[in-house]
Amino acid sequence: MTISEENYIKVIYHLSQVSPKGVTTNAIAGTLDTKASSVTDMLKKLADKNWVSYQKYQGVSLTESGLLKAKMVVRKHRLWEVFLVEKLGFAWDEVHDIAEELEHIQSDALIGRLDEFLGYPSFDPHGDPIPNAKGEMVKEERILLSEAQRNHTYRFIGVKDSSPGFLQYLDKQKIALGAPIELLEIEPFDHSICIRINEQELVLSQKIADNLYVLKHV
Amino acid sequence: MTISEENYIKVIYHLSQVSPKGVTTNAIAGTLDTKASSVTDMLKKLADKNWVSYQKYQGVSLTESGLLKAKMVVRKHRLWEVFLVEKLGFAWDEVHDIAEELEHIQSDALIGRLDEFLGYPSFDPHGDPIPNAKGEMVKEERILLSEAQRNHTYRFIGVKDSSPGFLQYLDKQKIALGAPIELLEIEPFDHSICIRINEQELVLSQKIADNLYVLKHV
DNA sequence: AAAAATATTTAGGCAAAACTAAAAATAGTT
DNA sequence: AACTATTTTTAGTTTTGCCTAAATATTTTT
Ligand SMILES: [Mn+2]
Ligand SMILES: [Mn+2]
Ligand SMILES: [Mn+2]
Ligand SMILES: [Mn+2]
Repeated sequence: MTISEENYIKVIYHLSQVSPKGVTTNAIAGTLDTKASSVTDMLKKLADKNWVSYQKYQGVSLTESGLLKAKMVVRKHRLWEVFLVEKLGFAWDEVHDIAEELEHIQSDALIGRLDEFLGYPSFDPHGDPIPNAKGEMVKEERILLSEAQRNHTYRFIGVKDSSPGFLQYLDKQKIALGAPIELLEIEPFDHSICIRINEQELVLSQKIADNLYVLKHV
Repeated sequence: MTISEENYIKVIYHLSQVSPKGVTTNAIAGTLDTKASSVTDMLKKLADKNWVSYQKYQGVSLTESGLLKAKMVVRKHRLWEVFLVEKLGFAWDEVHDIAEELEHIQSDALIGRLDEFLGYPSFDPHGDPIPNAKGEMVKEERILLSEAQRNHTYRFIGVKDSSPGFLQYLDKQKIALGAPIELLEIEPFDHSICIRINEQELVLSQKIADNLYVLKHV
């Protein structure tokens, strides 16, 4: 499997989480920053190798074996992110691009030993679950903070947007993974919310609340 | 710099250690397991980018900037090897191929932090020196055990051949990096030698002695 | 239902990095 | 010095992954 094929398979996996019926050519092109015609070329190759099922004009979805391949790339990506943060001391907003390269190193022995070295982590530094060697991963009951209810308390467990800009905003506001968040008020006019976190009150815009995952219950 | 360019530059660096006047096309092709015509193609590209000085039929040598590039690839290769052995518990004969891939990850921040994490090692698991960020490295006064003198004691500090087969042979004979070796006898007929190591006497063929580096003095 | 807008595919090409086969240069030998 | 053997380069292809421009299919709007 080439690096390019791995990148395509991974993107199709991520996009199919949002739209399970079929991933469109343009969506892939947008995510990978390539042209739609290049995507069409690659989809044919991936279909030939039986990693996706593809019908002209109808989008693609991963096959059984394609899904496992995708999960293995995601596994490698997230394990390397844990390594970079936990062992090398990188901040959570610095690791994505490096992991984007490291995820393509081909060695099952390496990733197995890395997993062991890190203590078999279940989540990466952004709260995303790490598949095990079989592709299995923890599934949490999570909702967006923008969908939460007034006067309930939640736990902040993940980000939808993991761009450096957003992560740095969270650092600045001292909103860290695992923190309890009490939803005090929802402003009807602009859907901004008022929360209590770290014993302090904070106002978040809808855009922010829309990118924070919290545990559904308690 | 592409992965292929990095591999070529690194091979030219290694070969020029042995033949400093100029590295031949065939030598490069042999090491990289490609055809001489492919090498000629690449040498033109490398010359265009000013990493080698190349004249038709006269072989190549690295320029100042090519030499630094080569040392940075070697630095990454050897640091990753230390990581694989010291942190992940790989044996010294298992790490070369993985490091061959890891050496191409592009991030100065990563390699700087990895170096720090490993405690700024000076040597890799095979006894080869690790260049620092400026390209400087320790130069030891070493000779081959086959060139050593009778009734002198040396310290085993490196291997010339670092193929898995040879490393596994050394493991089997319990010949480990850092061990003192006393040269007891040299057999004139076949140049085999008798040594004392780990309080035991051992006979080594010339081929073995020809691939072991020892400290020149004491 | 037809027209317009959007999405996708096809056709034709390009650059990188490899290859084979043939030509040219260099080195070794009589 | 001339011939031979070896090394190196050139010329012409192939594959992968990308591109632009044009054609075709699908979706949305009127
Ligand atoms: Mn990637
Ligand atoms: Mn992540
Ligand atoms: Mn390499
Ligand atoms: Mn080494």
